[in-house]
Amino acid sequence: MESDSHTLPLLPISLPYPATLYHCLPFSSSLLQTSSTVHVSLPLSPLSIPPSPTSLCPTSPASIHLKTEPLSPLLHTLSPPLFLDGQNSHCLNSLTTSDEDDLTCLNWLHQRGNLLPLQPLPKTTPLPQLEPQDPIPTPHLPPSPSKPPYSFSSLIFMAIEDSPDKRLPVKGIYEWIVNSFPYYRAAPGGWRNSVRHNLSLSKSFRRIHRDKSQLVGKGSQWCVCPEYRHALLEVLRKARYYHGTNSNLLNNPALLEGADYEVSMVCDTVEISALTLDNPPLSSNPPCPLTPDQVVVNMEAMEYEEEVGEEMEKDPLSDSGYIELHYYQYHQYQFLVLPGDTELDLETVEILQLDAEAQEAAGSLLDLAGGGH
DNA sequence: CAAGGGATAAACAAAC
DNA sequence: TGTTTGTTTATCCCTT
Repeated sequence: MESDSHTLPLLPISLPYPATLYHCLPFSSSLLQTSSTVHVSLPLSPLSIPPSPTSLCPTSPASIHLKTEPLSPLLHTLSPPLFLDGQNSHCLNSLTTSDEDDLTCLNWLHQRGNLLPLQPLPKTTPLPQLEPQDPIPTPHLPPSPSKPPYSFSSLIFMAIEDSPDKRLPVKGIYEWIVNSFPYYRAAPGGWRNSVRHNLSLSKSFRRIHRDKSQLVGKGSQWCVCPEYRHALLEVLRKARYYHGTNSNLLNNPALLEGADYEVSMVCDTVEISALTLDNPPLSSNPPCPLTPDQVVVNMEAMEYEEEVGEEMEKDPLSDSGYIELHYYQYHQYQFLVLPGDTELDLETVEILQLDAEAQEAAGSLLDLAGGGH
């Protein structure tokens, strides 16, 4: 999960949103779908399918197709075929399943290192509607990143959920947090203790004993207990609501479908929160993809049944080809964060189901695409 | 005001 | 032996 120093492009646009996103959530789109995010799909032709997730990095000639609904009549006309680099053309409607799988692989998010902090654009493009006499905002990194508004449980949850196997060792959790929230890079080491404390104490997380033959390094891996995934999602959702998402943009019920996604393992009987009871998940729990020698360790010393071998169910949102765009506010300006560089073909952007303010913002985007590129 | 949750610190043991 | 990991306890603060 090392950074390859890709710089996330931030397009400075004047969004009328009052919302402030402290940090761009680094985990994959499957977790949340909230009002302050715009979901995009990256339909790529087979020719353009990157050989590795890294190729979905900002330099990829991927087309961006904002995928919300319903489509605004005004913007509906702005979906020309994509010819981005003069060589690879991309058809919006030629997705295959494998394409979607590739496109939903957001591992490049982990490799950009500097994606998450509220960092300035390496190159910023002022909005056309900015007053000429107005000084172009040159946002700069605050002296020190603010503490993320997420509890340690949420951080751990995000880290684990963002891992390919939905499990991480403690060290991996540390790394994810540090890479995702630079606040912890400079923070005193006590937070690591808190992470371990949370892992041990919280019923939401479970330790997986590794196969003896696979023991490399210290410690075990940790996963999210499916019974508590809904509750964790809910907490995360609330955190995002209270800390910067207040629009009614994408209140997509698909999120709940995503919340039904259970990962990694079958847990034994545990206390089920009210939130979980609202979404009883266990009857169709996919088995844990543990190896036969791996043992699920119950923190309460209960014995767990090993469920091995079947393919892990995929997150329906992951399969949808959605990824998230985020915006945040810095001073009086807000910035849209795109998973591509500023050379992204914004002409292909379709903004759907946005409220009036969002459509205004979308118009700014399109103006920007038309005027600045 | 009390209860609960979360953050933090610390001590300790076990594993590496 | 030092570091990392995992567990437990305690305390404080904030929110409800």
